[in-house]
Amino acid sequence: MARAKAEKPYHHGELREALVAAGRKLLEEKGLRGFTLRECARRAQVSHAAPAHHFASIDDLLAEIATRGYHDLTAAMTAEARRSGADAAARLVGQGVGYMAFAAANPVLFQLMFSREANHFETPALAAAAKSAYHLHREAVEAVIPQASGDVKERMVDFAWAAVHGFITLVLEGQLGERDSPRALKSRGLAALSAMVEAVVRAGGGGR
Amino acid sequence: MARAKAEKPYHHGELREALVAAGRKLLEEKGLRGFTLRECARRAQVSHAAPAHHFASIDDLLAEIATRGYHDLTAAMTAEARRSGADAAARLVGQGVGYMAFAAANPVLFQLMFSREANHFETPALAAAAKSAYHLHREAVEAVIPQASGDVKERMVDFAWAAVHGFITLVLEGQLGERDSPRALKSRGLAALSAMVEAVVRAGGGGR
DNA sequence: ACTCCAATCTTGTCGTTAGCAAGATAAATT
DNA sequence: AATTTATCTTGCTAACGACAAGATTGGAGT
Repeated sequence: MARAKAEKPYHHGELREALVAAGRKLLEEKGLRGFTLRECARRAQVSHAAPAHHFASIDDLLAEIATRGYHDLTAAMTAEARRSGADAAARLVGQGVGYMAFAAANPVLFQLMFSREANHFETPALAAAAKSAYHLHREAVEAVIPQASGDVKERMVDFAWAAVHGFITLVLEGQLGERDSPRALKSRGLAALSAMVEAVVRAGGGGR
Repeated sequence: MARAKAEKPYHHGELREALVAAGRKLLEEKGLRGFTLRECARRAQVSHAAPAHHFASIDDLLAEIATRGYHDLTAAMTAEARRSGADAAARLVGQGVGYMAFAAANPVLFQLMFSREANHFETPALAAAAKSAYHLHREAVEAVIPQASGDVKERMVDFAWAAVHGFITLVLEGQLGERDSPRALKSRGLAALSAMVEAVVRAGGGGR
């Protein structure tokens, strides 16, 4: 489809980007166990050893893909929160929707991002990207309960994240609502989000 | 250590069991990506092709290991719930503790059990074992809110599971409380459990 | 403009893996 | 006791990740 170069020159020119793009697609197609460096190279139209000049190992490529995944996740959360207006609780729900939507759209990537095995290599860039998403979440929770103590805030950040992450994880792994329609599943997800926000508000002393 | 046979006879005798045991150990040592059928065979003191007579493929062995994992998980949840007395809410917390403790003690196995990729083979035995653990959880939640509508019950089963599963998953993947002491981490986990139970009680109409 | 260097990509190799085939051994059944 | 059957072996193929050594090309410095 996208044939940028006419003849396929000796130097690819943007191999690093091409490998990341091919790798991300391959990841979703074949899963983490089916992911191979050589297949990425084939899809980028280069020899099997070419990737070595851009990624030290297969884990290195996976780390890069995961890092970009965190950037996209942060963007998805931000965008959805923005659409949710000014109310802190509504924004927290929105961010959760963005989180779940990203996971649903990129299930294997999401699995990779949150798999210690796949990202134990601990690239600084990866850690920074993950931290960025975490802070986004943290601030959204704290905005809902600004008057709560630091301790309560911390526990509610944990709790809110756990509820959102746990729900979408269980869905993606086929443990929850596998026979539901997408519509019904979304409804279940929103219910979980609502219960989460309500619990946060209550614990934060925001009961009416 | 455990040298049952003196001479290593041609026929192992209990190779299937030995492979499962070796595989489970290997899994925790090397992770899902480092898991190989041949290493299992080596540890069981047999040739690389011997496992084929007991497991059709590497996925087949993983499925068996995962199935047993679900049995152990169910046992851990049951045992902890039993220790928690008769109160439904306390039992739900206890079951959650059992769930988290099992996951913490068998992190890679837990990851395998809840990884679609690793268990998409859908063995009937695997599905049954997973369903059994699910029902245990479902009943514990419903016992806390016996007077709630079916719809609310369903949503709270989702929510409670998501909160527990999400919390321990994030911890195991190094996303949450990585620099905490085990003691502090356990405290955070208990706080999440408490918040979860309280939310369930409230949603179920059990507010005072 | 020319040269040289460094980056990029190639082919070729090694050790390892999963899965299959064909043969060896021992246990179970008849 | 003989035969069948299950179990385990060695030996292969295709594919993988990683490494080495050589080919090609873009760019920096003169």
